[in-house]
Amino acid sequence: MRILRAITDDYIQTADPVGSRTIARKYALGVSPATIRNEMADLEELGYLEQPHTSAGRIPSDKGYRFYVDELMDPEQLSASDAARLREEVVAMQRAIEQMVHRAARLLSLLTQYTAVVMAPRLTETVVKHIHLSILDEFHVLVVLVSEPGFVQNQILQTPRPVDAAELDLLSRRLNERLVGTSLRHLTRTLLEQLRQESLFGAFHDEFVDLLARSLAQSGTEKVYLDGTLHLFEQPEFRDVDRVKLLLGFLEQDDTLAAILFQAARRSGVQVTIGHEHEEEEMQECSMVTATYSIGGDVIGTVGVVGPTRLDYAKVVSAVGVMAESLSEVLTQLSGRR
Amino acid sequence: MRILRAITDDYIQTADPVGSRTIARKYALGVSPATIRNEMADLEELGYLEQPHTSAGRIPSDKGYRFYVDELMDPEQLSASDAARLREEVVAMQRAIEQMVHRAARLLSLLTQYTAVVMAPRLTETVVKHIHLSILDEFHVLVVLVSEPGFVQNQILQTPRPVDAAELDLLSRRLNERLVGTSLRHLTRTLLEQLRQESLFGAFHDEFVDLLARSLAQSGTEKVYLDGTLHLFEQPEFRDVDRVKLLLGFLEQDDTLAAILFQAARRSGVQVTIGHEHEEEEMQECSMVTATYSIGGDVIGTVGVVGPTRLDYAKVVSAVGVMAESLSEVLTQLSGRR
DNA sequence: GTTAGCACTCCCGTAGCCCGAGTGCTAATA
DNA sequence: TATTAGCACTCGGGCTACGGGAGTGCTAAC
Repeated sequence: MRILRAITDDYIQTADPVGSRTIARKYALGVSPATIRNEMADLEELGYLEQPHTSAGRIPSDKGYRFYVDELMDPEQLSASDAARLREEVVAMQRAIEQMVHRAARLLSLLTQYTAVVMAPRLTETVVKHIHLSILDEFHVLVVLVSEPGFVQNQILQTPRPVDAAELDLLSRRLNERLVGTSLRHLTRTLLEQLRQESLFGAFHDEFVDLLARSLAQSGTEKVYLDGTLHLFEQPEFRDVDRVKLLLGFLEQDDTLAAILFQAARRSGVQVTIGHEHEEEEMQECSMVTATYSIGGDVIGTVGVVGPTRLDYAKVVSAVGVMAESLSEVLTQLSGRR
Repeated sequence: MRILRAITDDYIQTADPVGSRTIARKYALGVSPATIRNEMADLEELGYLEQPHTSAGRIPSDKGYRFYVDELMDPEQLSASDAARLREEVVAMQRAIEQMVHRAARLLSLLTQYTAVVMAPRLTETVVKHIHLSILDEFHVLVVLVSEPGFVQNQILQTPRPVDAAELDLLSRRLNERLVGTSLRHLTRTLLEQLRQESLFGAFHDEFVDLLARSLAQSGTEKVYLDGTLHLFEQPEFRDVDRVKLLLGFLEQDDTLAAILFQAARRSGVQVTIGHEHEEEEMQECSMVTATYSIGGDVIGTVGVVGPTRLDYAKVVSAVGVMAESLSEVLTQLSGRR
């Protein structure tokens, strides 16, 4: 195990297949290269190591990395000062909440020197605070929706017939009266009921409320942000343009990436997915470290880091963990729930 | 001139230095390779062509491209159907105005097969329609600002002392009463005057309005979106990872890119900047095609395309032009000015 | 002014070669 | 029995040499 740890540590640092002599020299294990060679042969047979070719050094296999992550690595490599700095920066991000996810991604990629991935909050579960309806022209209404910790969504509705300003105003007031404390998901249902029960303004009202309800129901689509894609290029395993292209092309498909992050978010805590543990072929040369962030215990999004399987797991696991915690803290506090 | 045009066209298509025989065979100029060779030698002496090395074909120099763009190219290469499709898609983007710039970038990169760049609207000049102030917790106020064609900005203010809900409400109402038809820039001034003249609620009011004014004044920072960065990799001139890294790193610095786009926006119409015409070293292997979009004549942003100097200028110039026009049309219409 | 012919140049891809790092095995040692 | 030293063997990467091909520029003829 000490040898496996040494090999993994060294390979993570250098990206060169590591040989017995190197280990013997750099890591004071108290045994000779020959012994290490014997052990390495055993480790390979057990599936923890691989040899790119005969007479090259060994590199960890996915199984090797898995064991390293679960048992061997020293998980507290993020320095206290870095962690503190991260927390500070997250707290300082409060100026505009939508930008928080952007900034979180940027910060994470800066800190880890890998590509960062963030899934923006799913707003269907958050509590709606305020709805503002505003006329653009006679066939377009702007809907601005403010949900609990201060998220702002907006969209334009195309109305079937000219909008009456007074009616819209009245509708807006009624909506705001009722929505206090309900989730967006719940709101769309309430709206529909309202429509049936109190059809106050005739046909226009009906149609418009219906439109609004449908529009709001759709608005919960996941948004994903990438940052630090450049760091991919710094990895020797991505010296090949075609490989980067394949991976980046995959990561930039928002929906598939969202699906992956969504799946990773099913278990709480920091999650590590290594190489072929990914179902998607494009990701099988990569590892991903993710963690969920939440408001008062309700999971609302995911942050993560993507890199080669030769990832600095210790550092990244720590950084991602701290980031998710900090985000959760700030959001929870801002939302007033403690 | 016919020879220069043929060489440029061919090089744009194939990315291979083009020789006299190729021209003679593929383009029916009615002259033999030998004649073409003589002319090519002259064109090189005049600075329109370059030779990567003796016994390679010729490629256009920056000066050659410039002449091609200004005099030779056939500017109407975007098919009528493509142009129509682009217009349609822009019109269909009206659902959420902030996403328009994103989508515009995506659409442009899809259509041209190059990397697209979009600078989001500068909102300081647009007319403010509505301000909404909302309490998050006792020290945080959410400000949502809706400006003319339906742009929504929001930010969180950290107040120096606990916020009083009634005061905030009153302030909000007063603000909304006054802001009709004023630009954001004008609004910040009006606010400050208001502060001086009618200090109604004592110290809190003063401080808060001041904070709000300063915050709004800052909010006009440029936002830039990239899309289709992957297309860079498809260009043979960017087979080299280091080169891509350099360029992408440069493009992803929002502020410098914004500065370039800003500068390009100083002249109206479609603007072409070729290779060393750029001041920035990182861009000197690239060309950029930009155009401004506007609301009722007021320029509010820039769209553009970035690629190697071997750019399909005819197609890109046309696409960028149509895109800028379509955006302007839709935004102008939506804002009610005709 | 245009063209054919020809010698010359230079890049690029291929093949062959050497070197070095690393292994696995065997025999010796504690 | 575990560890170590020694040694033959392997294999990939980098270097060099080489030939082919595309293209040029020049000269002379039309």
